[in-house]
Amino acid sequence: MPELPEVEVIRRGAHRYLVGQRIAEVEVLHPRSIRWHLGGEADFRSRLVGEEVVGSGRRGKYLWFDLTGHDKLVIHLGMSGQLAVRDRDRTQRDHLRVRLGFTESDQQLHFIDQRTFGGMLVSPTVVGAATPLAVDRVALDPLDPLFSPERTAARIRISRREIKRVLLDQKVVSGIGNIYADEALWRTRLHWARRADSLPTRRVIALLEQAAVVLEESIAAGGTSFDSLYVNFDGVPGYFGRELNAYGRLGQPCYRCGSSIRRERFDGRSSFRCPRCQPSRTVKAESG
DNA sequence: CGAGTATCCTGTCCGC
DNA sequence: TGCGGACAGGATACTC
Repeated sequence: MPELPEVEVIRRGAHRYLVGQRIAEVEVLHPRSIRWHLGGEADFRSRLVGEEVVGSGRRGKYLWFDLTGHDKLVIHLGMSGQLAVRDRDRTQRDHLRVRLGFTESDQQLHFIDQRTFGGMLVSPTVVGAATPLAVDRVALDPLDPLFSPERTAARIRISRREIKRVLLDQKVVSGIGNIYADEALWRTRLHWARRADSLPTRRVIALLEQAAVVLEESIAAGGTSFDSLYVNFDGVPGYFGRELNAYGRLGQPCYRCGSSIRRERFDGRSSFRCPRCQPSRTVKAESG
């Protein structure tokens, strides 16, 4: 579910609450939610208890909280993960999977995850490195200060795969999921099935630049919420859904040309595009 | 390396 | 009202 903007909105909210808190207790209510923590539940707990949260970070769809030592608490929200601060004596358990209590607070951090595709782990960090080891194989995302559209475009253009598949490959560029892939493709008038190696460099760079723009605009709007599975840290939905041009707009007019937006099956999921603006082959010589 | 497929889960919605 | 199937923001692990 959550892509980069939703993860970033949640990180910012959680950062405000968590920094300065010292972890006093950790309860894992569903073992699957820490399956990526190879040391198991006891190790997960012991690495967290006593640690103070001193900062936070994010790469792509992974977020983490910096701890006093060399470890970081890494979280991936999967399709349905949420973070929230709730009273420790709350009785309603809905899909509560993990909760953290703090030394000087009656509130707890709750990791809620209906489908349990997400998870948490404690990951060591190499001294001097900005990111925990657990995410070191994740590519830079388009909003990272070190991200280079030129370098990533060069990497993309050696692939024979469809452009959307490459855009969704977190080892090539991270943070982009199904929604924002469709949005970036719409903005650059590209068909999702275009082979990456058939695209001129400038079009791939434009695609990455538009991806960065749409991600930033979505963050500013609080992310995209289709249902209650995505809300920000304070339980408030994002309203970027109103600004989507392609995703979810089956049968509705393209805002650029009026054609009816299509939905197509690709890689087991839905892709939305404008049949006129995003044809399978370039119709005529493009201007510019 | 990459294409294709299956899998992990729970819930909602739609058609019959 | 019930039931089966499709579908949902993601990632990984297989086979070939």
